[in-house]
Amino acid sequence: MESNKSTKRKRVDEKTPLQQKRVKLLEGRKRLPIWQKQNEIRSVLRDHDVLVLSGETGSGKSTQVPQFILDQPWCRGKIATTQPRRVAAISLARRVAEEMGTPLGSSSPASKVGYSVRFDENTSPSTRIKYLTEGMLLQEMLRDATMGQYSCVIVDEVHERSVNVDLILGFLKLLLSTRRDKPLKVVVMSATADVDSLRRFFSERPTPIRSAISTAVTADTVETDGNESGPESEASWDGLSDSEQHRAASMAEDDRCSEKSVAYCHVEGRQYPVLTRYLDSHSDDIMETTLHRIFQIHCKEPMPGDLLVFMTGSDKILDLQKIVEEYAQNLTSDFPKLLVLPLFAALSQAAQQRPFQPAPPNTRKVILSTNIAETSVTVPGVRFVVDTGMAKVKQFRIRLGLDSLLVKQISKSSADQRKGRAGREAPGQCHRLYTEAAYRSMDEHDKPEILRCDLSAAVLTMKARGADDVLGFPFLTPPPRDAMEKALLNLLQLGALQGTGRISALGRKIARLPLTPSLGRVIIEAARPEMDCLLEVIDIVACLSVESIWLNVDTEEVRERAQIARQQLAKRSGDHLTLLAAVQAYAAEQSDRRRWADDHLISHRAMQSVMDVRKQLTAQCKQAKLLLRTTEASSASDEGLQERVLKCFLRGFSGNVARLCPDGSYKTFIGNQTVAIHPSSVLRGRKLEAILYNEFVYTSKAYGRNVSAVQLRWFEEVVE
DNA sequence: GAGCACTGC
Repeated sequence: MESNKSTKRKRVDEKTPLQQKRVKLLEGRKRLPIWQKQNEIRSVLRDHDVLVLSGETGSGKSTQVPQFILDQPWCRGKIATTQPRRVAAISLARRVAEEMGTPLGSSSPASKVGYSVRFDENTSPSTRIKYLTEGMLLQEMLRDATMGQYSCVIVDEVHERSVNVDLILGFLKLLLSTRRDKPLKVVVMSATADVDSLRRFFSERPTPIRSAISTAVTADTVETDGNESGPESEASWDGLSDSEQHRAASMAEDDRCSEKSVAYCHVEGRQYPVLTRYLDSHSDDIMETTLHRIFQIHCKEPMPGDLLVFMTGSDKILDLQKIVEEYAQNLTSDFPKLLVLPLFAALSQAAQQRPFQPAPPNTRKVILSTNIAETSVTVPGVRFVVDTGMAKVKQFRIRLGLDSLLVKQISKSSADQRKGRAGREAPGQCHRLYTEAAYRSMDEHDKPEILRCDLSAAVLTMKARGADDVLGFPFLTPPPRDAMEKALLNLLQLGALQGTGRISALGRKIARLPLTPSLGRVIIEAARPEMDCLLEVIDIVACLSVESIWLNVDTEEVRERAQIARQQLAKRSGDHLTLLAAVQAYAAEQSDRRRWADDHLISHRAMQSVMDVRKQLTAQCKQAKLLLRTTEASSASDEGLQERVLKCFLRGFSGNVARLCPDGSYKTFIGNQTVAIHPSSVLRGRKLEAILYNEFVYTSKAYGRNVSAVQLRWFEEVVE
């Protein structure tokens, strides 16, 4: 009692716990490297429109820069800070709210700090600082392409170069010269020193775009609805040259725009020194070398200090885990124990948490990880990094129209990022399992995603936000012209563009949906009265837009169980209707959905995201007045329904149809390429008149994934 | 009879 009273008195004399906490937080902020730069940042932004700010991790730029500029006279509106990942947006907002002593998001109408990510909008009417994912900012631009509510847009982690960040940078560049009523300031933050291209990008005068962004928000009603589809030939069409003529014509007007002033500032990171080791000569057996190095470090280096090993994929990780564990059993008892922990995105949530838990006494953790540990998560306790120098990279091949996942050498900046993971808490070591010459020969940076992917979605994103002349869009790295033309033709074929190249009313509807243009087109098709299968198609599309719902099965015994469980759900027509059956059964399960998922060897996590997407799509379709029925048809085995559902998919994926040839192989209608049914399909090994597939992937050979049987006459009906 | 690096609306 007595001691309680005395502490109470003490607190009254000094500060309340809340105030004490804020003082402590402020002390922490003052120790951040960026704190010293706050006056410079404020003054530079008074005089310039754009600030390029480079700084390594730990400089505090993501949390402090918005706070530094919040009370500036030019900053009357909101400040947006974009992040590539949802977790980062949420945790940064939480941190900044704490530092400012304001409640977070919608918890109070007075809250000044909030965040916005998919499925979770947490803001208040008083929100001034908003952290949001790049995708969310682009989504907001559908309502207001001028970003009118913001005085400042901070684009963080630009060095990661997602397609979305490239689009945002392009839009911001255009807005800097077109938004005159409410001035806009832009802060571009990047970890790497490759800031020259960013500075040049914002300094150069933009090539004017046909329809200015500020007048972009055209009403959907202006255009006629329907399936306007332009010429289907491969030849060039009017839209392109038209836009280019216009571009030339509006050059003169743009001469009046002043060039934008761009400032640059660098802030040091907080990083301990990391000793780098290379191989003397190239290793032919990287698994062997990795294994050897792990034990070398473990036996020579003192505790504590965990090991983080960067590898290419889950297969190699699980292989190496087995071998390391076998060898570790032979260690004599005078060495610490080894705990091997795999880390990759496909692991269950629980398994992904294990590297974050402290190791038992006298035990060293060895985390075998994919690129997930390079940017997405930070594993504590790591002092040794082993870098194999390789990663799996997705590459879209324009000519073939397919994705391939290839093991490739990483870039210098990726290697440096991996190295940095050893010096977060103490001095560390980075063991590069390649030669120093190999390091020097690496590309400086990874190829930006916009050079590696199908551009259909990006092109539709631009057009739906008023950037009509996509070939004239200001890209930090312009994609090749043939990739752009391929995307334009694909959108034209989907009916998302008119023959002139302008976006159609249908295209605007597709652009609002959080889906690829093809999947969006399927949704629109399903809402047509004669199709009448929107709810069913939403279920299937939701599955196709998330990670696979089928769990990986690695042992023989589990594989048999999985086959029996999946046979119960399997539909003869193929994977699309099988997915529908799975979602309907999961949704009907009232008592224990997790157990149902486990019993059917279906990923519960994936099913939860399916349900989230399903809810979001249903709500959006209602809003767009697309929904026709409120209850699903009774059964997925209704043949008329099956036919209608598959016809909808044909409309969105008409390029992904192959027919059976006399030699037993399948050949695509367009391009006459051989495609095999993916072994994960319920149709594997079957011979059918024709197949439709959602994804064309190249691994050991060309596979179609998510396959259904279709009839040739349907194809003719749908594609005309 | 094969595989799925990682994000995001």
